[in-house]
Amino acid sequence: MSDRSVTPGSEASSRAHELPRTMYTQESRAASLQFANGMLQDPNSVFNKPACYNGIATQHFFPFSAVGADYRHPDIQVADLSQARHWYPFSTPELTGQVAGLTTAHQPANLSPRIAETQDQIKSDIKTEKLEDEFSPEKKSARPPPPATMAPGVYHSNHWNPSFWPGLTHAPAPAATPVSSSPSSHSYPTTGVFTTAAPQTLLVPVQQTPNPGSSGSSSGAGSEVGQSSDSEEEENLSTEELEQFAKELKHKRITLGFTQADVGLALGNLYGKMFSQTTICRFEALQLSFKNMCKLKPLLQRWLNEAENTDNPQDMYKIERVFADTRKRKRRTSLEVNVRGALESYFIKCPKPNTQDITQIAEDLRLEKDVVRVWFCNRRQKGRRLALPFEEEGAEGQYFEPSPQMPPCNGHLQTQGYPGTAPPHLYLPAFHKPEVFKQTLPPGFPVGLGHLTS
DNA sequence: ATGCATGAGCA
DNA sequence: GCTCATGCATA
Repeated sequence: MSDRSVTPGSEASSRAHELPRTMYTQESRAASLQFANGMLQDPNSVFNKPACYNGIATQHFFPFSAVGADYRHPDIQVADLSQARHWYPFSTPELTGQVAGLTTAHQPANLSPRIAETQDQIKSDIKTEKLEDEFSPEKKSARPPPPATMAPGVYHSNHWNPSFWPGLTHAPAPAATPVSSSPSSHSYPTTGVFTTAAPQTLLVPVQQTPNPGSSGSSSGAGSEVGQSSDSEEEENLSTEELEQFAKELKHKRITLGFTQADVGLALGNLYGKMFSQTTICRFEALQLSFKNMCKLKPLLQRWLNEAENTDNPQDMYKIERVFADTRKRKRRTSLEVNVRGALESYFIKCPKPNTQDITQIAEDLRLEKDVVRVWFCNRRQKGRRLALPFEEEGAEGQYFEPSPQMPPCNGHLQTQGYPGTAPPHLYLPAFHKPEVFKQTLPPGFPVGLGHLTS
């Protein structure tokens, strides 16, 4: 059971990112730091200030790079299941409380080192209560532009561009998308606390106050992200617009010296809903669903406006050190190279295995069923995401030809017979780029798919 | 930057 | 049980 998965540290690092190393390290490195108990991602990302970015490595989406590069040395496998099991559904209340209290004001040192380093401003980093209104629940509610959520219009699927994420024919979200549940889906009880109720001390240089809520400078651009009116882009976002905006965002962000994490945090400060470096990263890389892109764009647009117009960019990143909820999550499973290859193989045969299939696969690969299930879920999601909306890169075309159309799962994974259940419709949509298959089986892929292999 | 995980919402 | 949005953890 354990021999198949390895714990984090054991993975060999043999990734080949296309992105310029410099850039890559700068952001992600910092992004990996975490607080002792908070588990907050990239809290210190601020330390890294992109010195100079001339060439905004517009990272295009290369199907294989990522996936393929993901295979790591098979030999380095350290089964460490003992740890893998250690995780708790919930965090300790006390901790949460503490964390909550740990906001900017309390640890200024860690908050904006970057500025300090590069702009000698840290000293004058005045912490004011400025955004109070932004955070105090009461006020928040009263606030005109309920930022956290997107206006229904945001999701207008009508604007869905077929050319965008080709396979994503999904969710022609009804004009009036359930905003309620939409973006804020993640307000975990614990998390929410921080974003809204936490001490709102922000590093806000007095005068600046780009406070968006208060018709800040950019407000004009689009303050009411959430509210209906907010005319703005969401309405007619086209693939091109998004693509361009993403690039613009990245470019300017970097130019202004912000990390993706900064932006994510800033959004929290500005609009009440923060995002992780991951999300910002994916946005810039256009790796989110069209709908999601549309949803986030206005927020980022606003942030960008603020960031550009503000005198002191530092203001923009008054970091509200929001601590992620402290719930323990299952330790991340790190699958062996060959195991992954096997999963890919299965995926090709059947991207949507049923419970039995999953059980079977889990047995074969000696993995937990849940791990297998999640893997498939993520794999499918990835497939959708990587629909490669923005071709051009010219790199993909050659990789794969007509994706090996997948035969119905039934025939393949089934070991003792399918329950006659509706044959899972082929998953891989036409849009699915070779990416999926290219890296299917690593070179020395040993795994014996045995019976599952037709 | 991305793999694995979580959780809300839905069918 | 899936999709979707999102993020922690890690390469």
